[in-house]
Amino acid sequence: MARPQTDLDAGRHDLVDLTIELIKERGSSAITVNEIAARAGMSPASLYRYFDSKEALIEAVAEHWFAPKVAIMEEVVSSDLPPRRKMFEFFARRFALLKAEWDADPVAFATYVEIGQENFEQIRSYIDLGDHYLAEIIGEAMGEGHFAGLSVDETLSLVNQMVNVYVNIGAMAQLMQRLSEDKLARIIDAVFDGLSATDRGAKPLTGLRAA
Amino acid sequence: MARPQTDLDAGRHDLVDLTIELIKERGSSAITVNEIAARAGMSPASLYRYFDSKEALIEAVAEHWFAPKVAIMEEVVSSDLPPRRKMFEFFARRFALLKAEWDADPVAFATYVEIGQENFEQIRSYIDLGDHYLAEIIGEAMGEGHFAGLSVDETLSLVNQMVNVYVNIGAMAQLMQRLSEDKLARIIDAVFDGLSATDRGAKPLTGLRAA
Amino acid sequence: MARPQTDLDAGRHDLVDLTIELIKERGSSAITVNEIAARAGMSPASLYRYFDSKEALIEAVAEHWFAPKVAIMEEVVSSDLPPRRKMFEFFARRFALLKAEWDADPVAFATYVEIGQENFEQIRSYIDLGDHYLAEIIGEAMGEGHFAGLSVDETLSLVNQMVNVYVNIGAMAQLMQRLSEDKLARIIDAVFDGLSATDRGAKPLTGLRAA
Amino acid sequence: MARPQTDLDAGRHDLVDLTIELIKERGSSAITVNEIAARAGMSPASLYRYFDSKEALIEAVAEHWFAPKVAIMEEVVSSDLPPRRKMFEFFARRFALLKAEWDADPVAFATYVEIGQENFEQIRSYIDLGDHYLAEIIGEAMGEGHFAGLSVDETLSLVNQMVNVYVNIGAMAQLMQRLSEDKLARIIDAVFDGLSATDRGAKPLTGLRAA
DNA sequence: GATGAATGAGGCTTCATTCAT
DNA sequence: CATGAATGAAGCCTCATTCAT
Repeated sequence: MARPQTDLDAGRHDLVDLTIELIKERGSSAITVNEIAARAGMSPASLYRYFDSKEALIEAVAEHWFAPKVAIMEEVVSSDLPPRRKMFEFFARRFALLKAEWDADPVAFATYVEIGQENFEQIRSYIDLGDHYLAEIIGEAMGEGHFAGLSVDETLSLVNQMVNVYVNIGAMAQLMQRLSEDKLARIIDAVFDGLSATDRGAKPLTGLRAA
Repeated sequence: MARPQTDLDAGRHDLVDLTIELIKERGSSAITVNEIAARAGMSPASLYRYFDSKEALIEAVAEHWFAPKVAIMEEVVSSDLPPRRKMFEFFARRFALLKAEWDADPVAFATYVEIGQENFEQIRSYIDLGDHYLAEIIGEAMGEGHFAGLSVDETLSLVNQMVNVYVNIGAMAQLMQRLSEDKLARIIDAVFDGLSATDRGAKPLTGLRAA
Repeated sequence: MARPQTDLDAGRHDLVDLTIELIKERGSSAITVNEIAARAGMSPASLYRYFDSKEALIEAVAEHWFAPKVAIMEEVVSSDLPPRRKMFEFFARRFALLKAEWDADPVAFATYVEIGQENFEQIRSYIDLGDHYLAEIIGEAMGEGHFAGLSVDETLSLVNQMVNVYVNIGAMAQLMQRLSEDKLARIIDAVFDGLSATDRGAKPLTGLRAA
Repeated sequence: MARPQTDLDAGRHDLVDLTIELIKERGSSAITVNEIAARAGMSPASLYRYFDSKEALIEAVAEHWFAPKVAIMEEVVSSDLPPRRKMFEFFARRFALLKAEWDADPVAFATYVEIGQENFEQIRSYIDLGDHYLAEIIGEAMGEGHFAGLSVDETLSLVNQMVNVYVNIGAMAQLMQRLSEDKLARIIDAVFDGLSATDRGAKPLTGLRAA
């Protein structure tokens, strides 16, 4: 509970908030250090007391933005919902949050997408964490007989692809208006009911995989 | 059918080609007008006779890049494959082309993604066209009894979402290494076998939609 | 005899000259790109058409400054003076030139020293060339029986050290007022008359090397 | 012998020490006032109570650095070695110290050279002192018949020039790897055996001075 | 006295765009 | 018509120094 550099931390926090405000107003990551500093009522030089570079500030903004999404993932995974529901919630709750943000300010959302693209490492760890958790859920589902004949990795890859649009913020930004929890539910059902290595009895010859 | 500005058109075409070359060599949109002009053997000032701005040139590049993908869509839709196969090919052939481009030059590919993001209207018409064609295919499939209880629009939206990662070049660029026609086939199978408004007999109560 | 980019070359030349003027007036390498551009009557941006960076401009200045010294070395080495005289002239003529420059403008001279220090690679090749030529002269002297018992490299090293102050512009700048061709002549004589591995007969026991 | 500003003096001393530490760690005078203050555990503003400017601090560092070299000179001069040996030691002991410093940390050494160049007056008094002592030694040597026909000043100047590379830290830094006490000994021998106004019997006509 | 925080002035560099020739 | 040359506006960043507390 030591409190080192409380000032710096506070300043950093303020700057992140201000930057977010600016993003919401101006959109696009064409935000300059001078603008941010002006908005914060300080000189550009002063800003560098809080962050070593523009990049460091932007990273902090990204971190700030991802934090609640990570929290949601953890919350869902550690719950004791049945696998199908858990997978649904795993995506649905994050989607709900992201959609709310998009509804509130599509331009700001687009800017976060841009920032994400420019700070790819930032996003990478977020993706990896998501994969890790999703693999757990898939494991649980397999324990109940789902995804017969598929490995965890294969299933992980396929699920990720089928719901990508509910995870990848870049894709989301483009399609948000057509996305809904309802549709996500259908997709998850299709995942659980339509995904397996063996084509189900009813239509063995029509499956593309039968060829 | 008069031909007033043949010269201008030819010049535009050449400039687009040269810009594409530059993209392949240098990657990223860190391409400057001066560079393009130098490569074209003309002065930067002259370039502005062909395009009003750098932006206009880049738009033309994007248009050029999308053309063959549009051609593929048209070709598949007008073929007389059965619906499931037709839908598969509808995505698979474009994917094959895009993957080939990515394999040949991931950096150039990333640049096109960037360009796409910066010229969103450009992409919009491409997406709309894809939707139009996909709706046709879905109609044919419904004629054979698929997607019971779902409207064309609902189905369109769901399919688009499930295969988004094979369509959205931004998402593709991030996941290309894990994508394959094989997995796409599984997803299309899941679409045809797992997507309907009524939960299939076996697990009526487990479906999320049953809630 | 092709004449490519005559304009650029001319511009570069002018900029080098102007920079030299500035050096003469203002001293110290605290010269800024803005200053040079202002003096040249162009914008800082324009200066970058001629040189890729400030560093490149400064390098050109250094090169310009060393050129006549290199010419002198070549001239002397290819002459057919006897070795002792040749070695003397090898240093003396360069010294005369440098001293003239120092007399004309000590501050500018000091600035060149600074520039040299900051662009060490620049100087390195100049030093290496000097060593190469000096080794030739030493070889000729050995052919006449001088430097008995010493290798070319040993002699080269010793001579370089004894006349360093007539070669190293940094050392020269500090001592210029006490340097003269007359003293250089005495040093060269001492080199030829006092330098050998065997202590000469007259004072065998007093030599430090006898211990 | 009043002691008014003991505190200030102590603080100055500490700051000098800390600055030296920093030089050893970070090399080059790219040291900022803020860094020094931080290392000293004081605010940059406080540092200005001890030194009026960054320059004043650096001057103090230079002074501190030269002190032991001065001590060596005094020690040798007041010894009762014979002149040739005394002159050798006069240069050799300082060289040994400087070489040791260079071996221990060439980067720090280079920084001192830089500092010296920037604070030339600092160096000037050191040089003058060295000249004073060397003149004494030359006087003793003359008392034993050396340097016939040359005045003390002439000889002083010549000796200084021939051994400059063992005295001038800027020159030393560039050539350190080729310097050795052995070579210095040879040079001093050449000074004592080869330096005089009258060309010695053997080669009266070959001497440059004969012309 | 001591200082934490702030900054003015300046450094180098880039590039889409224009205009006199 | 074509262009070579020029640049305004802007970008990020650094650091010795000061001043209100």
